[in-house]
Amino acid sequence: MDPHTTVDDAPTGDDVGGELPGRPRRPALSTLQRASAPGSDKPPTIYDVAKAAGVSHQTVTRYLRGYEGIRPATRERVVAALEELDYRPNLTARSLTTGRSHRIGALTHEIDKHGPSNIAQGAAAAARRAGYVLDIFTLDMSDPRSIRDTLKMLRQHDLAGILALTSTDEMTRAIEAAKFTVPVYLGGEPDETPTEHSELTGIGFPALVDHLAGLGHRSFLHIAGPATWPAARNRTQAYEDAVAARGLRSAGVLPGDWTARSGHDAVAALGEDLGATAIVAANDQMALGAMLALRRRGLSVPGDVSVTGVDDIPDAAYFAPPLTTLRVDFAAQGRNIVDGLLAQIDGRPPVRSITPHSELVVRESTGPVPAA
Amino acid sequence: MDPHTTVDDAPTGDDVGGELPGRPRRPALSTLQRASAPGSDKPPTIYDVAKAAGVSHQTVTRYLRGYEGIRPATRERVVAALEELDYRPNLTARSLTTGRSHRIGALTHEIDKHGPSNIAQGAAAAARRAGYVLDIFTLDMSDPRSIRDTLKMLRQHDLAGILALTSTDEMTRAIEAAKFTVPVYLGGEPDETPTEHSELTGIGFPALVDHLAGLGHRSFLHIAGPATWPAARNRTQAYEDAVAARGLRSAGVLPGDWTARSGHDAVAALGEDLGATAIVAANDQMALGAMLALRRRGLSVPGDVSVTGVDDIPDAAYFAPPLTTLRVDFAAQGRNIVDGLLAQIDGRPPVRSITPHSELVVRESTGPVPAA
DNA sequence: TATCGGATTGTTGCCGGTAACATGGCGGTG
DNA sequence: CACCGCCATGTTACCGGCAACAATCCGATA
Repeated sequence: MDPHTTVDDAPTGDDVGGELPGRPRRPALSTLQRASAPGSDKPPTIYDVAKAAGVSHQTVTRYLRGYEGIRPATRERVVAALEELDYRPNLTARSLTTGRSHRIGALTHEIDKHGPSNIAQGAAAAARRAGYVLDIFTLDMSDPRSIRDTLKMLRQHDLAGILALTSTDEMTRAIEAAKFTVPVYLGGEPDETPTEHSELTGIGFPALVDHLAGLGHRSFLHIAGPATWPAARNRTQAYEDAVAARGLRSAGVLPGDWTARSGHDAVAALGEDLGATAIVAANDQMALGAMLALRRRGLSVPGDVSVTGVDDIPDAAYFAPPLTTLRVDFAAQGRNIVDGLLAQIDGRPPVRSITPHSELVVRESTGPVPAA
Repeated sequence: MDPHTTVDDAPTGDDVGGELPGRPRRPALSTLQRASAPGSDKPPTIYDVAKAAGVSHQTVTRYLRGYEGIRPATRERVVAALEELDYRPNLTARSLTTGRSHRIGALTHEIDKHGPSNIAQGAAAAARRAGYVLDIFTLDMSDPRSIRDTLKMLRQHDLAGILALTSTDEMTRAIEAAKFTVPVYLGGEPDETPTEHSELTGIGFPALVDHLAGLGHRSFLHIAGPATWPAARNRTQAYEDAVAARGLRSAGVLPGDWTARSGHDAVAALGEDLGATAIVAANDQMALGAMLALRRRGLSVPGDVSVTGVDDIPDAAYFAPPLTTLRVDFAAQGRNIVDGLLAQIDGRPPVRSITPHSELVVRESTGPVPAA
């Protein structure tokens, strides 16, 4: 917002007025008297609990931290006081003093899309189970300055770690440039080396191509996702590997951007002869668009051309025709990302057990190759 | 997790081991010497900045808070020091002392659905613009205990406010029961009184019904969303009002749950005679399912039956046939929710300017009533 | 029964920032 | 030229929790 200084939080900040308002300080009381009046709206602190229990605040802390060496009688009084006051630790204060936080910054863009939002869902659930909270930061990938600003802002939020729910090359670069001091974990699908393909995202493509080959298809078209997404590259690579490994023919890779529109336009732009009897789209939306484009060309699915997707979004089973696709468990991916980050935070060995169950779901959009 | 005590953070907590690890304390130095060594990995504090500028830390704070009465020469030194050290305020410490935080707790469930995730997207963007961060808390609506636990947990996170991205009756009840001390804002679509319909979600239904009536349709079926969602009730109500106001006939309201499956099953379960020539679904997914069910009955869309949705999800333009629907701007809804909450936080008058541009988008799923 | 040592518990100080209060310096006035 | 008052800045205290260190307490041993 303020191009000529890096300290953009200064006088241009949100809470900066001439008035320096602030909340009224609580009247100065000695530490001993300041216990909350019962009806006080302020949540109780360990000092309140300590006073109620007739012990020192440190004893309360010890109990809370799980320290064993507390005499049963004392412990009981503490427990009773905690319960009576319904004490909940103030995590802000705790973070300040321990230097550890329980927040994970989740970078995302296009969270409105099926994959990212389900990854977020899974990640949020996994984080919560581990006692963490996900702070969502949406990046505007179209504006490099805004990305830098957002990433800079992350630094003041004392996060336990940062993860990218979905990674694109731009995001990867921006994150590397930001040089975070906390652990960073790049999620989504990482780039894979060829040998790993068969175990990872590629797991489904062999099955998918086998399915099509079993129906007599010999020549295929692929509609790819945007090349800046590792996930898209992986899928394209897996497609090409699977086709080549079976001695079949790929008639081409059409560029797409995950949207139904791009799938439609890619097919609409093809010449008279498709050169293939089956279209393997890198996600369900593009498959949907492709099917519409085929129909508009007067071709029937699967009568003339078979079409497949990837993801198995809930709607895919109700497309016209219902879509044959590879089911991807995004929630599991989200969990995996969080697990990976937490391992890094705790200094445990990286888990890296990403096995996105990519399962073939056969529906009506694939059928026998036409008699020609 | 621990049913017999409300203080479930105690010895069962995540970071509680016998060891009481904690990070190593920084060696005890006097306040004056503890300035960060240049290569220190700890971010600079106002004390570091103050030392670098040769002023007291309070002067630095004053500058940061926008205080005017600083002599230009002093101010310059502070600015220079801030820039040199690339200082960023520690928001945790700031929150602790001010008692104000800049985090908003966003409650959600089913964030994987189009509406909720786009609302989240808009809300996150709006929050960030206002200097806030969205903490996402996903509720497992199927487990009342887990809901209570989650809501309790919110209390220790010192949030500036809490908002429900989408509201269902269960969520509303749970939130009311939690008795938060911070502002709470229920988003999604609130229940509306009949008079407001025409200005709110209802805005599109008159246009939609006009469109269908103009094509000759006189009798309609509605596929509703789950009755526990205010948004679903609003849409059903708006549908019924619009139909009744035109002297047309509603042949029935079928229950759905937002999914394509429910739309499909609702139509599949109908008797031989639909009793209507147009189906108005409460969202696009259910419309999609309905279209498939119609086709399986041997009915063509729009030849025999016209179908409409609500939302205009990106895929809707590529359904077979492309869907006539009401476009809803969920991102704007998200922004509105955040604005409403921020107004409440700041004690400003409630804005309540929810005008979800619900715009009719005519595509190919609606057509003239069949000649009979 | 006095002493010793580990087990318990209390006291003090710090995290990084902000607010209240205190102080030094300057100019203006009588 | 002394005094007053305001301006600019410094000093101290505190938010709520945690940890180092200090001070008790208790039982067991000599």
